[in-house]
Parts: sequence; C-alpha cells; structure tokens
Amino acid sequence: MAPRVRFAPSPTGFLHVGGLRTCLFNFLFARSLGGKLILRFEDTDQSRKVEGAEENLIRSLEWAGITFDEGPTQGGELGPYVQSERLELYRQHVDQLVDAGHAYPCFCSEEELTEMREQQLKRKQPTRYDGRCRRLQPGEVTEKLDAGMPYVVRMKIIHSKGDYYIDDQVRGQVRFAPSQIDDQVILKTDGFPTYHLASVVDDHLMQITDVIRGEEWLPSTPKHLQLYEYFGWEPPKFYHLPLLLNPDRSKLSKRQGDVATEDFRDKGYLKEGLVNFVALLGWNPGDEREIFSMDELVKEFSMSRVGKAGSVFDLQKLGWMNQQHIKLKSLEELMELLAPYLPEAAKALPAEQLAKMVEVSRDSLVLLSDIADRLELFLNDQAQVKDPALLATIKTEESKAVYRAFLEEVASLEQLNAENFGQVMKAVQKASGQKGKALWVPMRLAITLVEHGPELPLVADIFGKERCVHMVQRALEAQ
RNA sequence: GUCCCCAUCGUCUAGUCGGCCUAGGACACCAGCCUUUCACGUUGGUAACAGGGGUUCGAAUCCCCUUGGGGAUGCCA
Repeated sequence: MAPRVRFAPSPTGFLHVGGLRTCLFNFLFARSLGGKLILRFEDTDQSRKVEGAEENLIRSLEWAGITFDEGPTQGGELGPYVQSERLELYRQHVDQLVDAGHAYPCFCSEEELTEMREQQLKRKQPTRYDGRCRRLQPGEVTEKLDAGMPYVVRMKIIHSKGDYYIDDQVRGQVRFAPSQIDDQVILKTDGFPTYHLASVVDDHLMQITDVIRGEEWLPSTPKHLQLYEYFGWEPPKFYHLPLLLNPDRSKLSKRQGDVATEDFRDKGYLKEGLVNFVALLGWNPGDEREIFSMDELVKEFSMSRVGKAGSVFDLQKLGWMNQQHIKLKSLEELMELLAPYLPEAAKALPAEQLAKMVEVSRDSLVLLSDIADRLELFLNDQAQVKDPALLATIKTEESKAVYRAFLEEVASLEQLNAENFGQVMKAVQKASGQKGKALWVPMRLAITLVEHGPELPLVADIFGKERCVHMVQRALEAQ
C-alpha cells in the first residue's frame, strides 16, 4: 500500500528550518515511494494563533519546492485540513472515550496542579497528575458538572498491564513505565482538544500510515499508542527524527541566529542550497556525493539511512553548499535570481554589460546578496582607497613606474581588452622592471581600488581603455 | 528531581551480518601548485572511535557501567 504521510505544523509564526527538514523528509519519503503528502494545520491553541501564519507557512513550503497532495489549499477527500474546523469530530471522540471509561473529567485548578507538582519535585518523585479526579464518584462528577464547574478531560494511563513499548522505526524498541506517563489532558476547558488527541484522531481519519516527526515527540508516543488502542485503531509506524542543534548543541532556536526559512531566503540562500543542506542533516546517501537536486534526493532518499544523533546546523557548510548550487545555475537563471539584490546603479546598466560583470564575479558568490559587494568595483569609480597600507602601495616609486609604463604602453592602442591586456602587462614589466605581485597588485589597486576581485584582464575588458587609463592616471596622481 | 534518547575529526558524516579501518569523504583551517596578482581551481596536511570493564581468535562496530550532551516532564505544539 502506498504510504500516506503528513506535515502538521501549528501556525504560530514562520516555518522553522527544523520544521522544513521534518517536512522535507516526509516529502522525500512520500515521493520516493509513490505515496501522498498531506498538510494539516494544528491550530488548537487559541492563544498562540498568529495572523497570517498559515499563508506564511504555505509560502515558505512552496518556495522550498515541497508540494502537497492534500491540504488546506488543495483540499482533499478527508478534510477539512485545519483542526479548528474539526472541533465537533474531536468532541465526539472524547465523549466516546469518556463513555467507555477510558477518559474522565478533571476539575483540578491550576493552583492545585502547581502545588501538586511542587510537592512531587520536593519528594523527588516523577511529576505527573496523581489521578485524584479519576477517583471521583459518579455522583460527585454530575454534581460538579451540573454546577457548571470548568473541567478538562484526561485520558487514563493503564498501570496494571505492565510497561508500554513503542517500536520506533529509527530507534528501535523503546520502553516506558506507566508510572512515568501522565494522565494526559485531551480536551481543554475551552472545548479545544490538545495535540495528543487531535493528532491521533486526524492521523487515523486521514489514513496516515507513517508518522515522521521530531524527536521531541518520542516521550509522548506511549500516550498516542494508548489512544489508538482505546479507539481500536491500528497505529501508524513512528519515526522520530534527530533534532537540529545550535552550535552549543541545544535544540536549534532563534536567539542564536536565523531559524526562519524565509530569513534564509531573504539573505540570499537558494532553495536548492538550503534543501540540500537540511536533507544531509541526519540523512546521507551512503556514498560520498553531497550535492543533490530535489529530484536526485527523491531518487536516493531512504528512511533506513536516517541517523539517530542530533546535528549542529553549521552555517559555514550551508554557505559552501549554497555556493555550489549558485555555480550550477546558468547565467540567465542567475541574473533572474540576483535581481532583488542588485543595487540601483546596477539596474540602470545595459543588460549585456551587467551580465558580463556578473559572469566574471559569480564564482565567488556564497549568497545571492553578495552580488552587491562584488559589483561595487564596477559601479563606483569615485571610491577612494582607504586602507593606509594599500594607499602606501599605490604611492611607491615602483608603483608609479608601473603606472607610467602602462599609460605609455596603452597610449598607442586602439582599445584595451581581455586579449591584449596580457601583452600590455608584459611590456609594462619590461619597461618598469616590476613583475609578479609588485606589478599586478598596484595595477589591480589602481583600476579596481580594492585588493580582491575577478581576473584583471576581464575587469579591464569590461572597463575599456578609457576608464582604465583614467583610473591609472588617478592612481599616479595620488598624494 | 524523574523518564527517554544520543555519543567517530571543531562541524556534517562513512563505518548497516564484528575482521577489507595503520578509521574514509565533505566544510572549516594550514601548506604547495596554478594564474607574471587576490580570488577561483587543484594537490597535500593537521584533526576523531568520550572513559572503564566485559564477550570474542579479533570490537569504532555487541553487552554492562561511568561520564558527557540533548529532549520530555504544560489546559504549547
């Protein structure tokens, strides 16, 4: 049977790159096996709802190249795909559990629960609900209910049947003692379900076969399994993915840098770079290849090659990977991608001229946004060399000899281009007596005003004779 | 506090039935080469099986303990 998997974020803001990775694994799993990927919004927490978050999530996912078969925008047979639109469904299932004696109303106040937790901590006991409302007499319950007392519904954890086992597809068998598992709240005072109930009900109703999610869910999986059992449903397979980590190895979070997919996009990362990078966090193809397109990932991906240890999100390597993907782009594609990052002065240039500048600069781009810096030397001929050391280099007698020789040599030339620049430099070497660094560095500084840049002949070609002469003249006159 | 997960170079990782591992690749770093220049490219180098016990002819690989890190412990997801 073709698998059905889902990505179920809560719309509380942006798409976290950890979420992107989880979603990507679901996507690759589904696509590689000819299955379906479903998008579902888990908006059961009213207080955390953020305006526009759903649209934002969808936009980021779309940007990354992840497509869904069913979801809020594409619809599907088993919708609605937004949990706040499924309240009645959850209510029914909670009632069913209560009627069967698998769940019970709990009237404990927040203060009561806090007090209980503190006591348990003090006694070095596990902090979990002690089940006081579980022991309420039926009469007491109806009395409180009739009095309109606010309540939640908790599921029962079974303590008499031994340990709970889960068969995690990436970690193997994991065991939990019932004494450690809480009688989890499944329906809140406001009538909304909690994640635990809603995700189990939806996963079943939406016929999810494989649940691929972050490792933070591992400890609550026994509760989910118990719910499946209470309902008499067959549970899906569970895969708990290792976490993405900050450089200090804590769970990847804001505070220590960007974590929003859109931030990476805005900063000039290619979707191909980001996707390739997160795909390799916790998964590898088994050989030494590292650069993959989305199609290649689909072809190569396998859950059996997913690891168990968390991975640090290393910006340095992400940058390198992004650079590799930039290199893979054709000049036409790159020009289009670069458009948002172009300075005004560049946009004003003839397209052909601009394309030439990009062509000679592109290999050093780590981020698309680096283009502004790389183009600087072409756009700003009024700039001044500020670094004292570089300025000193320009002013030496040796450099001036180079400049004089260059001007003399070029004077008789019709034009200066990439082809004849080498000959000119050879002649300049002879006339000035300078060679190697002593020859090229002063020339580079004079013409581009900076010490790093594309090959000088290529720059000179783009500038043309007139501008080169002008710049060298300026350097010669520098005080 | 309690429970669970994890543990190979600084980082991402290969190592999937223990021998082919004097532990391989990549990023980063360093050096050489290339280009009469920086960069690009290229070649090479530094660098790891957390520690201790077992099991075995043989362990990075299996078991136990210790240590370290992380996660969960919410009427958040």
